[in-house]
Amino acid sequence: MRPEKNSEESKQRILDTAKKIFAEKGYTGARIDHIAKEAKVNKALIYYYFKSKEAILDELFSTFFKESTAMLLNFVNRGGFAENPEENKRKFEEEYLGYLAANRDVLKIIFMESLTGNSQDTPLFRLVDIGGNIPKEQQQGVPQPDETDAEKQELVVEFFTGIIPYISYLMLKEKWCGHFSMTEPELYQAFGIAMKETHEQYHKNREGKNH
Amino acid sequence: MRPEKNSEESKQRILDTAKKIFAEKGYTGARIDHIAKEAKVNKALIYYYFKSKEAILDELFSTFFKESTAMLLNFVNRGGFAENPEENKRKFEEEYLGYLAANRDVLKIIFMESLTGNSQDTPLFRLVDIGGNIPKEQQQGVPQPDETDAEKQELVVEFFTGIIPYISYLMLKEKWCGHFSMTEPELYQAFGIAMKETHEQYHKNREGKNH
Amino acid sequence: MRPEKNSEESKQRILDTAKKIFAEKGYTGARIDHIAKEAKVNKALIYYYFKSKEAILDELFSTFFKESTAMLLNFVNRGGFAENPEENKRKFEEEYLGYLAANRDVLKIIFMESLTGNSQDTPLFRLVDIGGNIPKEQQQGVPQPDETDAEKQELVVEFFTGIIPYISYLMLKEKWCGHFSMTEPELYQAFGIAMKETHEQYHKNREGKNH
Amino acid sequence: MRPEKNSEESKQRILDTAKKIFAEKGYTGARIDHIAKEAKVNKALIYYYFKSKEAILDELFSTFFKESTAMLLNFVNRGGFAENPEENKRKFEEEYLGYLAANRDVLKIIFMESLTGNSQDTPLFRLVDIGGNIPKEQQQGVPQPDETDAEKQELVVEFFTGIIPYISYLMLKEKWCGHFSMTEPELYQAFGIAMKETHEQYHKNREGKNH
DNA sequence: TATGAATGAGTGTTCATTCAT
DNA sequence: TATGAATGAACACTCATTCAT
Repeated sequence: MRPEKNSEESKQRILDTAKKIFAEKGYTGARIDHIAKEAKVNKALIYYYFKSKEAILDELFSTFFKESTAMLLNFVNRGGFAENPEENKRKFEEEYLGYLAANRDVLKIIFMESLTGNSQDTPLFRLVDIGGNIPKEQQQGVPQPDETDAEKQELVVEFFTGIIPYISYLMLKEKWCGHFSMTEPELYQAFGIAMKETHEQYHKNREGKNH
Repeated sequence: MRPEKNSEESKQRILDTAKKIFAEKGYTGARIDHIAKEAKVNKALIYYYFKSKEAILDELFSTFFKESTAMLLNFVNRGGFAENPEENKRKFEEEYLGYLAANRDVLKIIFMESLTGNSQDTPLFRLVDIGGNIPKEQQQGVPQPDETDAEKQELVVEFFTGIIPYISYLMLKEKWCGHFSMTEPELYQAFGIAMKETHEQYHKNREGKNH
Repeated sequence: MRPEKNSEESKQRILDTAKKIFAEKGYTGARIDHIAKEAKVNKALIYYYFKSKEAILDELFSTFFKESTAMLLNFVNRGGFAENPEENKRKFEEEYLGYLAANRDVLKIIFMESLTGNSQDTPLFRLVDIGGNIPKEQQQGVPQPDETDAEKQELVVEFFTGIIPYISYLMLKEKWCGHFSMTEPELYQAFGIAMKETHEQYHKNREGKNH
Repeated sequence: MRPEKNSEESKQRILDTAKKIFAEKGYTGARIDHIAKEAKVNKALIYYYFKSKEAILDELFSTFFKESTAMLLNFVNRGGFAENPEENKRKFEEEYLGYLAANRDVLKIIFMESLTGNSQDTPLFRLVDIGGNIPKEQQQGVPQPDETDAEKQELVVEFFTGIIPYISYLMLKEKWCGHFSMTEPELYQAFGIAMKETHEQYHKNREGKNH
């Protein structure tokens, strides 16, 4: 078996290239021709693997959300924050935020698609359940319809002052550094401080109150 | 006899409709036909007023930034924070944030265009100079190349934990309310609390240190 | 007003060319590019006038059926067969069969589309009501659901031994003449005799019985 | 071990499926993918057995005409109408019309292909020699160039008022019954009467004259 | 100012066909 | 015999833009 032209490899190359180009130009702005060329496959081959342009997007999204959920579930099953919460939380965040960082292109696409009226749902909100309030007790990924006001408040804080800034940071860091003459490590540090002095402050205050 | 029809009015209607549709579908996703139809003008008339699709976008942006800047300059000229800073700051924020809220469609377009690689510059960053750190001494809108680290840090905080959450709130509020069963006033209040307990906390702490 | 590039003219040219090419290649086999080229219009112009390829077909059909029906109605209103039936019938047939002959391309398309499973309905059958049994008293174009067996029998005779042979003759005459070394007038005469000795015989016998 | 699979069976399945789908959608409208799927064979296997899409059509046609001719020749060899003509004729017609009925799909394809300008020849006319005037003396399938006018007239009658109605009946019977609320046996009987009172009338009259 | 008509260059998608195994 | 992967050439349809009036 020569590793020359492999089936799954082609499909993956299409998926990877599409991810990159969707992130660069937006879903609407991305061109199948361009994806084919950059992935070094025949344009028709894309339609051999995917029903349509949108089907590529769907697969990108579903893979991302599947992995995200799996990651979280795996963590919860490993014990969650039951014991050694401090340590575990840092470990999880490291893992999860790292995963998000590695998937900034998908996040960018998700963000853009959430802004346009094209998609019915707002895929961005699906992140709330995963990254937002970490499970107290094995909560479902689906938004509880009967959440208390306090829980709603927490969702809002988590999303708008935690998730959104982080994703924005991931999406814009290169452009920021180019524009404001900073190196990526510098920005990384500055952003870390920013979060510590704003969003994390909120968590600390909450903990204080709860004790 | 007057020149037949409503000359300037047509142009404005085109601009308004384009703004709305660009915000809905994204610049790439928006169609000139669609804009013409919704603005109730002939498609060719759009090309009488604007050189190209991109020229509409440009005018939208430049108008927005001109107004933003004018607003700020006007405020500075009125005395800025020199006296009665507390009061003045609230007044300014009220005004300025109100202006942003009224222009959420343009903000949405700016945000989207800042994410795609299409535009050379990142129009979103131009907001930093206006809304971020209010002028110490009549600073230019252009990023100072020799800003100190402390200033850079402040920019980062202001942008990622102040501007970005606010704009995101403006862009997503309807979808959020639809998805999480909240009313807009509820979300407005929750978001206000969120900002108070995170971003504003940072300002309070800074003030404390500076005294 | 120069007669150069006229709106309605272009549309008509598209329609005429499409009719010709649909008849030659079949609806599926016809190519929009080909139609555009032969009609000497830009391909996009076709979509300026017609929503889709199918819309062209629809207009072709509806025009034909509208005209057919109008012709019949007009004839009925002019007195039908009330007086001087012999004479009137010949006049009508001359007119109507002439109209069909002039529209052999549409008939060909109708026939082909009636054979493929593509179209839900069978446009060919719509001819039955018009050309088949000529109105006794202002009958509706729609097939009566409660027709007697005798009427059904008549429909069958009219369609399969009257309409079908005539349409087939119209559709195949050139090919027949080329293949069997006949001139068109020769075939015309032979076909006339054929109909006289078969289909018309039936009518004569019926008349005889009814008296 | 046998050569793996059902070799000839696959080919036949392809042929049968192609016949069905060509008849349903027309040759141009039929898709190789569709045929492959419905025949439950790999698309490439079709190209193992057939040089091209058209080659399938060719095989379908040539098989049909070979069988038709064989049937006729066989009949002639068995004595033709020499003795007991009445009886023999009925037997032959029963057999032959039955064969046509069993091959209505091929007939449909032949009809459609005869209408489009795609095929050079008009396969439909090849039926004339077989089903039309039964051989006086072992005539060739090719049209005699020096046929008398009387013979030409007979061909015309036979084709346009005999073959065409019968084939049309075969092609349209389901649709007719669906549209005009008749059962197939009802239509069968009505069509039989129609032919008796038109086409067969012609033969009777001819016989009368010849005696 | 305003418009109906027209167009070149795409744009996602499909098709018959071939290749490598 | 059989197949999954791959491809060039269409294919219907769209888009921003221009022209003539």
